[in-house]
Amino acid sequence: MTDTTMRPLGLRERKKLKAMRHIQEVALDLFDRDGYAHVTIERIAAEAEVSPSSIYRYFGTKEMVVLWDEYDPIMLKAFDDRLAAKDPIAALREVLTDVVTTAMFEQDERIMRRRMYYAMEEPSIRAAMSRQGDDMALDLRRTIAKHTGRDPDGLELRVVTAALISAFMEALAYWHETGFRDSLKEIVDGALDVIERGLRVE
Amino acid sequence: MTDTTMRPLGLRERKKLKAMRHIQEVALDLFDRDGYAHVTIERIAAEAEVSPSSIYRYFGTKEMVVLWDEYDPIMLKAFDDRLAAKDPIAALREVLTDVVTTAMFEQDERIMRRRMYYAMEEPSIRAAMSRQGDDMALDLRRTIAKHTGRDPDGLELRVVTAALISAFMEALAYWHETGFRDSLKEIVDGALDVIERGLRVE
DNA sequence: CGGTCAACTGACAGTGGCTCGCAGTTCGGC
DNA sequence: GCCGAACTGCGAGCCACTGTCAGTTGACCG
Repeated sequence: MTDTTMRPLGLRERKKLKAMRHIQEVALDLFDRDGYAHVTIERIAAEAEVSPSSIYRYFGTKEMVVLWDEYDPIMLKAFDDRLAAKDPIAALREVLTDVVTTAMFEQDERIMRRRMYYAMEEPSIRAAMSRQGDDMALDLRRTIAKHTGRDPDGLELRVVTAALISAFMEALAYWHETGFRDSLKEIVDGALDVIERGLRVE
Repeated sequence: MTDTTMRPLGLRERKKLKAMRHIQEVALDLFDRDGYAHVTIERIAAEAEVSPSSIYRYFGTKEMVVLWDEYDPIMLKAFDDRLAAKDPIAALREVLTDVVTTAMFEQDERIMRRRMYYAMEEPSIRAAMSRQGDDMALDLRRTIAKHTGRDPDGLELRVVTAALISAFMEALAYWHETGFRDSLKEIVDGALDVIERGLRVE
């Protein structure tokens, strides 16, 4: 489990965060210019004036340079907070709509959309995102289990959690595919409706 | 789209299939002995008495050496056939339970389980499987759209399809995690029940 | 405020997955 | 049998990623 405490953030951590944001933006510029596959980590490092080693230490993999953001732990905490008062689905709906659509965009929506492009179009990045989704699903299951006393590894909770997350992913994909026409909040709400009410395809 | 015709299979294709099965089995042996990460393609090639180039030509990536099998096109065709008479969910349930649990095991269940182990425990392989799932979801959506006249890229069909596939994946994960104790058919049936009836976690 | 230690950074060498082009071989149809 | 197409092995090369080590910098404590 990663550290989720909210202490004021020392100079070291602030520098690191600033560097990561800078590297990500530089990388996106290069990707837009030359295509994801044609840009090497070495080149990103040179352009961002850090060493390649640092990029790997910060992000771990090339895909995570695109996928990384600061919201996952925030979302999980927001979910945990709401679970005390609400049932899991209502809580997750709130987090996914309200929290995500506000927190995610308060910084820079344009960067968000550019990242989304690669997350959808570049197969290796999409795969990495699925993996992130798996991790998130595990955290979610554990959190729900903690609050309701259910078995975190039981079949039912597994299926429910996976369905909710994949619905969210499909909402993102749909949002991107339709050129960000509708508001993400409405799409996510619609997607959650579909699975919540059960499947009817007649 | 790949070729799904069922013509008798020439000598060339039979040789290739036999080689692929052989390489996969040799690779699984080496993985079991030394661990997935510690076995190089070069070593698999030497052990299986083919060139590394051939392995890449056959499987494309190292992960696909584990994931590859001959059933995906069969499943899709079985699904397409059933869709004429049944509604999509019933058809998919039949394919996933009957067809999969019989066709998948008629060849060699032990190999199936060994592959499952790596598909679940090795993160890179799990990621590749998610990607396969995405492809399958696209095919499924197109097939359903063809039979029902729905929009293959609409939000609702996207969510339904993704939920069904992720339920199947979770069933596989659960099956593996519980040591293959229960029959896969029953688990898959149970997982499909959960999403079909809609989500209730109270 | 100065010293100490832990954490971070950059440089470097190495591994191996994967690609590409080429020359030789083998199967399939006429 | 014979021709063209598909397949195979070989070799060179790219680059994502890892581990190590020496040097530096922020954090903490007296």
